[in-house]
Amino acid sequence: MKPLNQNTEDAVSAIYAQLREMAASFAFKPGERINESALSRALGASRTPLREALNRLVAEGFVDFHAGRGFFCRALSETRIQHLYDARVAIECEAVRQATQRARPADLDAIELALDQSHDEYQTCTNPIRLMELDEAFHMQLTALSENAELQSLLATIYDKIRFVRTADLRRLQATGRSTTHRHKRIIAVMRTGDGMAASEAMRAHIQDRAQHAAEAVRLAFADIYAPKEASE
Amino acid sequence: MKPLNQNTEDAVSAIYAQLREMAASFAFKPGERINESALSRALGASRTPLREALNRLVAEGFVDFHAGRGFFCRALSETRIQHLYDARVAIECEAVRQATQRARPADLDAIELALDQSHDEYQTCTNPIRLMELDEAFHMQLTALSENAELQSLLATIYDKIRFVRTADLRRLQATGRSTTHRHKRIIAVMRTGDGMAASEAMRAHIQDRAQHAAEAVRLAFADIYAPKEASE
DNA sequence: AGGCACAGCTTTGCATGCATTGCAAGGTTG
DNA sequence: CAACCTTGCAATGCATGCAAAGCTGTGCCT
Repeated sequence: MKPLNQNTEDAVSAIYAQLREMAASFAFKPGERINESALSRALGASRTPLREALNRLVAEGFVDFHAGRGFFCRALSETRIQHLYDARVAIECEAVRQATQRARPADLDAIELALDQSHDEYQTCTNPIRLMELDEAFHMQLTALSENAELQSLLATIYDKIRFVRTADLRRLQATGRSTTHRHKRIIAVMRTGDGMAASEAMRAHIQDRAQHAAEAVRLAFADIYAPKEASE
Repeated sequence: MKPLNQNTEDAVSAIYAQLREMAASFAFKPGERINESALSRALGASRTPLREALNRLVAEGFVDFHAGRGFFCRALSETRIQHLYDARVAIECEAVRQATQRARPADLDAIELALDQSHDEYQTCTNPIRLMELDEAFHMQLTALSENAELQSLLATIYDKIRFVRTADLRRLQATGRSTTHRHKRIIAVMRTGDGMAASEAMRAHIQDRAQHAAEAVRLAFADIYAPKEASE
């Protein structure tokens, strides 16, 4: 059995990956119309594969599509951010509950080791993007222990949507000299007791704590960088 | 002010809606390759809008795309069904928790009334599709009380994916002469106490009870209707 | 007999083009 | 002067066509 040409990525998938990264890093202004011709030129492809990729983003909620008018970057209202954080709570709490039942001590050791190893970098890191990657890695690793591909992919999509917000939040958190490492270690500790419910509640408290701050961070960040016309939707 | 042409649905959205319905009702055999030319002819459109719609389904996980080989109906392994049910638990439990806090008594009255009104139809209905619609309506109404659009859309996608399985399950449930109405009413009753945690646990128990039976139902249904080549993925 | 290679046919991948529609600027009228 | 209509441009919507890649069936070789 040959590996086929899995390596020869097709244009649509390549464009999709680029667009998703652009969307996650807010290369498009919220509410802004996306010009297909210009974007296809910028990406070195034609409009057909670009539109196919954009339709994937529509299904994922990164982009809105209005018949006859085209594609628009989806605005992130404060309400929607709250909804996304609640969805995140739903998925991560269930994932950690499952993970508590499934995970072997060695799995938890591995995650805790990763936390310890990144702790120094966490303290000294000045790049908020990297900060966010470290934080996100913990949550994704933990969710992976649930061994549920659906939960993992749902969570990955949510993280892509709130990444901008979380970056702003973590930047402010670090500015206060604190880190999330010890909070993460506490969650692992609860998981070791084998009480899935308690672990789930610990995760809930952790995320909702950040949601509070994120709501404030986004207000500042939005004012700073963009002027999102409060989408009437 | 004209209504614009919001009513004039564009071809891509129309095709997408049809495809999603076809996918939910398993008009494509699991693992089967989707022939673009034939399908576009059948739908009365050309391949371009069809491919755009298919790319939305790719993002939602209904369809797999392999570069150079085309689109394939995604197979539903037993493992994946379990994962989807767990994802459903995650979302519905959080939604019911939020709903318990938000919902006014009148909201719960409305849902309970709908349950009572459909109870007779539930008992006498012989169409499993209709049976499933009634059951699904309750869960979606309840989730809507969370007032979280993200949770609602995630749940709708999951329901579309497991609809076939649930239809088989509910058919068998009804054959035993029982219904889910009283289970649903019990969940509402717990919500009235205002204890979100308890309501969440009641919902969890309800779904996981059905998940047990669904796993068995799918084994039978798969054997009956399709011969899904256990996708090596 | 089994497997490999090649040829042809089918299907996908994507660029292009044209019709249609939205959008905006300028002109006209009350 | 403001509101409405008109007209031109630009961008979308989608069908089509061609090149490239996959699939299949046949015949040859081992």
